[in-house]
Amino acid sequence: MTEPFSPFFVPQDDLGGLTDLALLPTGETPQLRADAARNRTRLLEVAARLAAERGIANVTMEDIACGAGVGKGTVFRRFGDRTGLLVELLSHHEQQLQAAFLSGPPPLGPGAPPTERLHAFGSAVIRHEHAHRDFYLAAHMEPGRRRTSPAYRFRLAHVCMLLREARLDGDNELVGHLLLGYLETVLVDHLLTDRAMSLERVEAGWRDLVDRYTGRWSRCTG
Amino acid sequence: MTEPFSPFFVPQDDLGGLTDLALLPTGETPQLRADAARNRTRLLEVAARLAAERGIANVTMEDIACGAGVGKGTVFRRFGDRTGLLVELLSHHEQQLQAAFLSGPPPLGPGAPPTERLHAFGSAVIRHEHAHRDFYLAAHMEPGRRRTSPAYRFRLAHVCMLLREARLDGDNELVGHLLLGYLETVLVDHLLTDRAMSLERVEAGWRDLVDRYTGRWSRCTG
DNA sequence: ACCGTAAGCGGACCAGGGTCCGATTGTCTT
DNA sequence: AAGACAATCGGACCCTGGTCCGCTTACGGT
Repeated sequence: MTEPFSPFFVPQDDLGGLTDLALLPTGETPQLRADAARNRTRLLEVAARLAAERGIANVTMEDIACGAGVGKGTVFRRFGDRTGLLVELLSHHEQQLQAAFLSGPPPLGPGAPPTERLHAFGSAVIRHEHAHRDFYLAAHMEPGRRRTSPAYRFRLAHVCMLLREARLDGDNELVGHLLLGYLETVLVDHLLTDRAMSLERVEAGWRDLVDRYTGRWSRCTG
Repeated sequence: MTEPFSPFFVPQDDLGGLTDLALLPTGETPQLRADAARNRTRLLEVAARLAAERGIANVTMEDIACGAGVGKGTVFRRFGDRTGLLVELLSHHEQQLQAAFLSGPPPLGPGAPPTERLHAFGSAVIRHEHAHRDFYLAAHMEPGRRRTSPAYRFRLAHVCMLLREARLDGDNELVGHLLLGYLETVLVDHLLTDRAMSLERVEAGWRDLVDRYTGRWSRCTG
């Protein structure tokens, strides 16, 4: 983690049709003062270290402030609240995912047919979130904000784009939300952990879902 | 609300295949002492009243304890935590829903073909949760517990039963979770409120989803 | 009626997230 | 270099959910 803490990549165009989705915060990082920038970095470094040591659930905001040698007010000024801090901690990983979708090799990146890309998207998200599941679970505490976060919007725009490529008609925004709902960290974790399902089974469910929405199926009886 | 606070109805059999689902708390209500029962009722009444007056989000646990003339410890002893109290507050409404599915008139209740019942199920849940959405949103604060609550399990078992009636094969438990994911209060509320979709549109999405999973479609190309 | 016991009670106490505001410090202008 | 100004800092403070434990009380048995 040499330079892990840059802001999210967010799509600048609306990726087609979903115009409202484009009100994403543009560049962010509106010129922090030197000391503020230094503190920001220190705080994230300390947070990452403490999380690695004892698990993010056992790290309080005060721990982080204290470890970085600043006051608690500074932490909340910078990140808004705990969720905001966690989201920024995850941004590094999110960017890796986003890069893979945008410009990585097929079938995840461009070049493969859209259905293949959707299949790969699901597997990638499931595995990615499972690998960092304590972070994602901690960051999802407030369910209301999930769907307005840049990361969610990015995924939605991406899925909707692939859906548009793969099928002729249909309510793509609705279907996009539905698909992302299947990939929700809490759901996948529940299936894998509490219900003891295998990763393969959950991934098979995803492929089946994608197939049912991407024109490989047709109506046969009324 | 004369006698609103009885425990959830929970299915006693596993409704087929989902054996683990049957570890539902059986009868509950294990003989409270007279004073405890009285306090329990008073607490729920006070909570309901205060929630009606100022919205559940503006009612603290101490308000409730105080309004019922008991100590805070009593509240937590009885309900475990805030979520537990909210769940019991919702149990009255949940029971109405459950009764409608189990024994109400078709197409929601028995008698209609399973696909019709699934269609009706979605509309009923969407409208029901939307009508009480502040409660459901408040109760869903802790996303990890959602899927282990009796109410969720009941809905899952019901949906799985209808799926088994409607289709020959497939991973019904997975599909059940997927379907319920679409009905999630936070998602529906986001679509209706933040994304300004119409109820009809969200319901149409549900019917489409159900149709794609209940054998009215078949694979046409590999 | 009496008693032993387990259940219930209550309010002091704690922790951790989030707010506030006077003091401080970087930065820009002249 | 000095001054003005806004951004930042920090830690005391508040709120609320949740815990603890010594005291009280209902209730079944005799």
